[in-house]
Amino acid sequence: MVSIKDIAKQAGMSPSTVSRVVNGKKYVNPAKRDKILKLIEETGYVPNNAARSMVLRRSFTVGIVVPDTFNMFQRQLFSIIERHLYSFGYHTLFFFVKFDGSSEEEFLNRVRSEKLDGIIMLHEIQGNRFYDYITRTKLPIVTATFSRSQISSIHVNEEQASFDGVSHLINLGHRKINMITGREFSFGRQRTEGFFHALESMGIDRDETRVVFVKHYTAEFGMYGMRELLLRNKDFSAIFAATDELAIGAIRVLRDEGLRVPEDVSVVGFDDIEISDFYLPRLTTIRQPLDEIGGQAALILHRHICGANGAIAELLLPYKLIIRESTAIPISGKSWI
Amino acid sequence: MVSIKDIAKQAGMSPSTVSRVVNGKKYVNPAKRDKILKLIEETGYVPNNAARSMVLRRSFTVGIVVPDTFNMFQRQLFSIIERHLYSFGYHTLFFFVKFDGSSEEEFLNRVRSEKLDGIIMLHEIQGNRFYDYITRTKLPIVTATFSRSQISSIHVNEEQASFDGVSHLINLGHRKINMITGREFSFGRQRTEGFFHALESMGIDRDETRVVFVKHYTAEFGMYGMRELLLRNKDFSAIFAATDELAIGAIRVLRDEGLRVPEDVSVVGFDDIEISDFYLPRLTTIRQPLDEIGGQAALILHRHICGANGAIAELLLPYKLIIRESTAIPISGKSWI
DNA sequence: ATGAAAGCGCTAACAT
DNA sequence: ATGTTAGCGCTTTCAT
Repeated sequence: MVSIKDIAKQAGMSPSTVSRVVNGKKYVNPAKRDKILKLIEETGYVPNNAARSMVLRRSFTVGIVVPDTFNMFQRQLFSIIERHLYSFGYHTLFFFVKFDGSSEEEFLNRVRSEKLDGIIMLHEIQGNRFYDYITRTKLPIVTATFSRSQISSIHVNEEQASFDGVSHLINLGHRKINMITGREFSFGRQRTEGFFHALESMGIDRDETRVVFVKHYTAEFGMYGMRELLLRNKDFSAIFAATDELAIGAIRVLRDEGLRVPEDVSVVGFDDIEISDFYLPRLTTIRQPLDEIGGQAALILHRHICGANGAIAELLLPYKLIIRESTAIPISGKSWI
Repeated sequence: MVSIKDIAKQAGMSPSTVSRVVNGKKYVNPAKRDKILKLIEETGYVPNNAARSMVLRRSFTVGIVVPDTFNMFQRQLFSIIERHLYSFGYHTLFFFVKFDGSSEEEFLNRVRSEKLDGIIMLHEIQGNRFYDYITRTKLPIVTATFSRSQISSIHVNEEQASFDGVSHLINLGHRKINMITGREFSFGRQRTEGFFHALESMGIDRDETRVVFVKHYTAEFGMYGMRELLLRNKDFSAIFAATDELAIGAIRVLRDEGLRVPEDVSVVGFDDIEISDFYLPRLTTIRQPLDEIGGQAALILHRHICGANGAIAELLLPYKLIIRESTAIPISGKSWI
């Protein structure tokens, strides 16, 4: 393995000079610079990151914390973040965590041993130990898709977005709307609130029996949720799902029961994951600005790491209601139940 | 940041002893060991990875090479591999690469500067420079979902699997079968061959006009492929798609054209990605053993890294035809064209 | 069983 | 503008 000393020796100069060239520092004689550059080219010299990390006391690595049950939206998001981070010169270490308490400790240890430059959280964690650690060490951090006080965050107004999604159903003429959602993350709770508020704005009382809470935001659990809703035997003409995956599972069950979407039941999802535009029917949903979220998360974290503009930022990004095929005017008079 | 010296000082011992304890080496007085362990616990000491990497000349990091256009199957796969690698004590660095030549150089540089312990390839790369480098440095490597001589690999028999998928259609009574596939990776070419062979085994001549090649294996390109097939104006009763995503895009177009699946056209996919069981109709497909592939890739790489059982292995894993709703007996006499 | 000492590859302060 | 030097935190001979 060729090291900086080898280059220095071959060039007849000191390692410092080579270091300066490698790091693009000033104060280097152009002729010498060229010679060194040529040597680097020839030998295929690449600086050893571990050594740099040690002396610089930073790792050029950012951790991304993802729930180990990540859904498709998160999966798309973290790939995007990875790329943006890379464009800023960072490596990305993924922390797939489940927070059943015991793994929090393990997670903390991993974070500490890595000497991370910063962290992007896509996953809300419960305990305070982690956040205490962050505060104590002043480790740069940003949260994406949710917010937390004292920490920079990038997200959409979940409740408002949800409100708009439900309003779309209401404007179509739907009044009996059920929801499939979850309690686990704050986005789930916020989307649920938006749902109720939209209904309330139409003078429709809050009816908890129209909402089913499931454990995960996946298609599988969307099926469970839909079955439960069907079991409750309440008349309804529309479903609002807290995520597209939930919506897909719900539609799956609806179809299995012989109900057509949107003819018999309208369905609105949330996130606008890749598949939503290809599903049958194409899913009406609320789009989160994926690229923007990823790009801003990386950018803001980078700023924090550089110390420039270190102010805590809360970035509220615009969402967009995407109307496709899964919603329609309810067939009045038709009661399928 | 508490270092090994701090622990040593507080314990009244030398760093060497602490190091021995941390690394579980023998020849340490149990009493001293306990004392050190307690101190580590109290101070929250965690070894600095960069320092270890430097002296050990390894990084405890494995690179996973993924095409930057990764599809859902690959996305599922690399998450799984990440977890398995972690269970062996490795970090994972993702290399999202596109191989338009120039990025090969950059990729190589990244690999070199990382001092990776090993590499798992989910992406076939063309040039030889990379493989030359691997051979020269004896960097442990395994490929997953494809094979290459002189390198351990884990994959299924793509051609045979494809043969079975098409045979399923043939057994149902289909004779006019079109295919949507791609040329970019060998799995695409192998699946195409399996398609032709199944047909040939029934005495059906190889008809290239029944096959459309698209650029990427995504739903979007499945739509393009299907439209092209429709344009060719050939009678057909079934579609074999080289990936589930392609199949989903194809079904999307079929439905948009008023064709029902499976009543008018049967469709078979490949991979069995998450969504396939929730699609409308549920997709008949060939399942790749995702967990097994991921687990074995990590395990075999780990063995190579440890130097134990360093023999090159080619692991052929079983696939499984999953018959769901997208395939049916063709409606004889009915010609929709 | 334990400690002293050297050194991994690099950067930065300091000296020139 | 360039070289010398110290040191980042750790592991590992080599002594004892």
